[in-house]
Amino acid sequence: MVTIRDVADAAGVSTATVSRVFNESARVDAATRKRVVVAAGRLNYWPNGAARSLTTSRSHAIGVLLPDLFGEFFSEVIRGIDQAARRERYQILVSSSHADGNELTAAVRSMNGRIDGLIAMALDKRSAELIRRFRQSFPVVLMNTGFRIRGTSSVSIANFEGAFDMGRHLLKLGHHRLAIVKGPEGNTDAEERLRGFRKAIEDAGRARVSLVEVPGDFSESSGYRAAQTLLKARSRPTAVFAANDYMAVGLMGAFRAEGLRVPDDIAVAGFDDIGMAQYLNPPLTTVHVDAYEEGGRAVRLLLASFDPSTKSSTATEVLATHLVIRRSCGSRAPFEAGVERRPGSRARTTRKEEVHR
Amino acid sequence: MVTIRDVADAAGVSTATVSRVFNESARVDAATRKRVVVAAGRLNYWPNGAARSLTTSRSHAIGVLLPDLFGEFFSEVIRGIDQAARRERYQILVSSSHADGNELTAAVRSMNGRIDGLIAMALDKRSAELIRRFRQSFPVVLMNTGFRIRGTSSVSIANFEGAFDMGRHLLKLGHHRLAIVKGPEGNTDAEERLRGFRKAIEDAGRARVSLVEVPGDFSESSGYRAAQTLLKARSRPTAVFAANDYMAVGLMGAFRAEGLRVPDDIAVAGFDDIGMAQYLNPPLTTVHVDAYEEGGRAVRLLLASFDPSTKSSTATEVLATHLVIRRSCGSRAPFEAGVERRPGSRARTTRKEEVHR
DNA sequence: TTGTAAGCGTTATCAG
DNA sequence: CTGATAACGCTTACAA
Repeated sequence: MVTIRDVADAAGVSTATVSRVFNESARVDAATRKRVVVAAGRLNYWPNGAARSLTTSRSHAIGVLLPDLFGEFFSEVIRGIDQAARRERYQILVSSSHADGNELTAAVRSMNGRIDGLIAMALDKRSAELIRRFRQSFPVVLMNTGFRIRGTSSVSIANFEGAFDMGRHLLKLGHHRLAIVKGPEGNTDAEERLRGFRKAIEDAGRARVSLVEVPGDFSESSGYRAAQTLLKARSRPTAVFAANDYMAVGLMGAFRAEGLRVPDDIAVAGFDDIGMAQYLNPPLTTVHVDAYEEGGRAVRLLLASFDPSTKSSTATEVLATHLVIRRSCGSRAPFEAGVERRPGSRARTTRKEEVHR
Repeated sequence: MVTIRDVADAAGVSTATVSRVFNESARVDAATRKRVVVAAGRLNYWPNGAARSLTTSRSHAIGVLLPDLFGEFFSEVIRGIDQAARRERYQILVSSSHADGNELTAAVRSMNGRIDGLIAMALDKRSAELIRRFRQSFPVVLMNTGFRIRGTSSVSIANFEGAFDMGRHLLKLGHHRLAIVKGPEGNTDAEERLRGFRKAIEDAGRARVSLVEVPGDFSESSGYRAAQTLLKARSRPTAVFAANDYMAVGLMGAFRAEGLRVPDDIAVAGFDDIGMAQYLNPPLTTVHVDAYEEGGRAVRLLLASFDPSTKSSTATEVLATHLVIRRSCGSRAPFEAGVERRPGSRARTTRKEEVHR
């Protein structure tokens, strides 16, 4: 391994000077700098990150705690995180799938000293206490968690509003017998979507509308199974809202396999608006979520919390969602792909800032 | 920040002893250990990773260089990498989207000292020289790169064979006018799939079969556009092979929008077998690839290269692919979802091991 | 503008 | 079984 010492020797300067050249931290004579740069280039030297973070106590890396789930939504979030982080020259250390609190603790602990802050995603309430503890070691930003922590920023999605809008939409289309395929237990996005959908129905007056709730876990196959369950019931719903697009695809696959036509025989709606949604057959009516943007925001909030001048300010951002009406629910939406987006009526991106002390 | 010193003082022992307790590196008296554990617990101490890797010159982390592309395939690969790494208590430092060689170099350099090895994915040939240079700093495993580097393990997919099988399948179904939607320029997977498909057609005797090649970039929308291009041509193909499933979805969306039925009016096939493929309408005939498994293999190869006893051995693994015949090409495949998989005829997972010296 | 040297939090060697 | 102490590679006062 070639160290700063080697470069210093080769260039005939002290290690301090080499360091200054690489950090542009102080003026260095042009000629000296040149010697250093040349020597470093020849030796193929680059500063050791671990040593650097030990002295500066800054790692220029952020940790990302992902949920067990995967698929396009999370892949988009990571992309957003990665891009935003790279722009500020930060690296990202990711860790996913934590079976329980112990694994989660282990994962975060092992990041100790390697990250300047943490983005924690889609944790359930039981993890709140753990996160609160981590917070003493470094700043944290919460993403899609149901809980908030005082002094900690968070980003999330207007799940409730999006699902509410979808409920209203389906009701407006004249559906009375509705069903929802729920997401995984303990998942906040899933719970909020359920709440929002229920609310739309309650508001419509329960007597006139029925709602069947079927379990799901955000996977296509769980959507497929949910459809089978629904078809077994004596009175089949006329519209099914899946708590995410993957399950909606599973639903549509199952209905088609049973010879039902979507939307003529049964309407299907999803949530997330994954890239494929507009190309499905039929194109999927869903709730648009900007996952990429959400990832970027999480990074920006985290970086802001590193900055001493804004350190004590905390923000709670809720990203707007909006209905995207396509053909899977049978409304007369435009036929062409790629032109159907329209702003939703209620959900607005929201930012609440609090300054402590 | 609480350090090993604090714990040592609190427990009335030396830092060496605390270190021994945390590393289980040497026998420590049960009572002493207890004192240390209690003190550490009370202070909420955990070793600093940077300091640790500085002394041990091991970071217990692996770097992952991702391509600009995204979507389910890569998200699956990462999942596979993450799981395998976590099993061995390794962390992963990811970096994606490198516009050019300079960005790539910068990304890898900044990992210096923070990773024990690197998984480099889907790089084009121009990056081969860069990687060769990195190799002097730490072991590298190549994933889905066209090139090989002596002394470096690699994992890839039987793209050629998969596409060849698909070509044969379409020909066997009686198609004479074929089209392929290609993947991004410089992408090896895309190039191999093109080669394999061409080969199947050449083998069939060029005179009888025509092949139109349309550009694409692995995105749904590029598939959509490709379909529009194809439909403008005077003699429309009877079957279109998309170099990945996302583009196949775009194709199907476009054909349906134009009032064509798949597969009755035109057959569509894909590559990758993403989770959704079997639930699409119609279910997509495609080539199955185990992305998750590929990620895991890359990790295992990398970890093997850390082990001094196997250090000098190098493996080249090619993961088998196999045709998954569903309904988008009109063959009489089973109607039910989830039961259609069958092993391909040619592609076999392959492992070539070389021991140097 | 440059060099000296202390120190960042660990681990590992060597005595005891 | 335990403790001193010298690294590890770098940054950063402080001096020159």
